[in-house]
Amino acid sequence: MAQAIPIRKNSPLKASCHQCSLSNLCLPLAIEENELERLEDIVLQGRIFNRGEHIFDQSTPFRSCFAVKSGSIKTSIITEGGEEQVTGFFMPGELVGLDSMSGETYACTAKALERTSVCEFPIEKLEELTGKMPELQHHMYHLMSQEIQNSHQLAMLLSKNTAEERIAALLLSLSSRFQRRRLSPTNFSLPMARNDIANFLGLAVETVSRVFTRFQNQGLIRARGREVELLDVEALQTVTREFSRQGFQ
Amino acid sequence: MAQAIPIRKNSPLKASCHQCSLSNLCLPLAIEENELERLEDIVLQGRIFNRGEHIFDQSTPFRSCFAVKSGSIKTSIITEGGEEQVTGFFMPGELVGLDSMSGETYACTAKALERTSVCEFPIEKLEELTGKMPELQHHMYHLMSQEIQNSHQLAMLLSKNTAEERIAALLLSLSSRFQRRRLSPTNFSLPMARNDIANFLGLAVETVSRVFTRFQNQGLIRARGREVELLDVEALQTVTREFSRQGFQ
DNA sequence: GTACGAAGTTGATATGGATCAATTTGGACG
DNA sequence: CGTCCAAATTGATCCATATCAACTTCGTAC
Repeated sequence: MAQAIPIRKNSPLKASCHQCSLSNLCLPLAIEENELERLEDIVLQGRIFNRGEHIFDQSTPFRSCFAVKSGSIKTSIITEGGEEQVTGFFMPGELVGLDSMSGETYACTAKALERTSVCEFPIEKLEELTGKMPELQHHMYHLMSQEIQNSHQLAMLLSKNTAEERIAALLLSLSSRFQRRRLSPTNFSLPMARNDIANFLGLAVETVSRVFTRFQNQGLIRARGREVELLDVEALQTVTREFSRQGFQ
Repeated sequence: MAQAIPIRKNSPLKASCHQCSLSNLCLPLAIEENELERLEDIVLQGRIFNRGEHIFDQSTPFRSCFAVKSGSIKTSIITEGGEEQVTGFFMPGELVGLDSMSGETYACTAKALERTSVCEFPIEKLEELTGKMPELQHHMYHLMSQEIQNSHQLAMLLSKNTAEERIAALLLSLSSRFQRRRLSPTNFSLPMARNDIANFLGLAVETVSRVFTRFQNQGLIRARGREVELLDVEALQTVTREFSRQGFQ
């Protein structure tokens, strides 16, 4: 079966960050063009995960950080009681696993929300490389610090804001992240289920659903299933008024 | 006035991490004895802040991270609306400012909760040093990663746990941090006001107050003002049952 | 010691969102 | 193309905690 699909036989497995469209978002961002190959030397590029597959599992040995190349990832912690807490959503260009660099094992589980391609950075090699490349080290600090801030913003959202404010903030966060990738900031498809949104934002699914319809009735958004259109970004920003305007990721 | 207090005139201002009792908690933890002086070369030791004084202010130029030597620090974010969100409490041996390494300015304000002494690590020198010392770099990654995890734990606490569970978790967190310093884990003085606890945990002050008295009536703690005695640690741990047992900091 | 403002406690009431329950929609698969 | 199960929506009720209000305690200054 199958017509002959051109397979790049003997194609070098060596990564090509040079050609990656995300090089201005990902780790290469910090590196001079001529040093890029040092990063390419350590990265394992292009592993594919289908929807629902785990990139790594909480409590298994920590080996690598992963950059999302395409698709999207959800990270979550499972408590002893078996409860899940979604800790983040990761889009192309973003680095997953930074919260695991303090132990021998992964601190959370990372799951592909759709068919997802990732680049793997073995942590030992990455650390070795950042030791030699001050800019790359600086960028790692930057990313980790950013993640701390994001998490603080989330904590703030959870402790001080209403359901509407939380959801508006999430929509705006996604919007700006799509925009960074030069995709439409007002017309996109949510990679995650309502359930994940609810869990992430500390709400019940029913509440998320109700807020979506309320926003829709107010003409702020148009939503059918996972397809979302932001009709009034200004108004959404106003909803988050009491809250730090810049969103949380 | 004053009998002659022996002042170490001409005492070198150079720090002595060697002699610091916190060297097993602080950055020196990662370093071989014989390399310690490289850290001592860059640290500015022993700056004192009185209760209420700011170690640094949100939005001012980011220059340094600070290790708490004695006393304690509260970090908080001020939103545009002027609302405060407490993002953390820092005790001796802990490093403040890691959330600011992604920008030109401090991401939060750090305030001394009591008379507090800190060691200052100018960020440029620190980055330069971690570039040369793999163990120190690894330790920085470790600390930052830890802070991400802490923040995730806090987010979880805020989104999934009751007032009682949150407060029990905070008390146990403080307890274990006192224990690390070889102080009593059951008998200590809270460095922060009820207000700060409430803000940090996303509760109203009144709720914090009520839970304290409830815990007291149940014989779990004895509290008078800021003096706290944990009478039944087991029971407190049970209160946090549904929640990650290890606390959040 | 006394005065005064800040911090903490206690009580009464209101409410946003959880929970429970029922229904509808949607997507995967035979 | 219908079947089946998961996801999403909608409605009704309940509850933990916020809010409002009054009072007490504490710490500091005079």
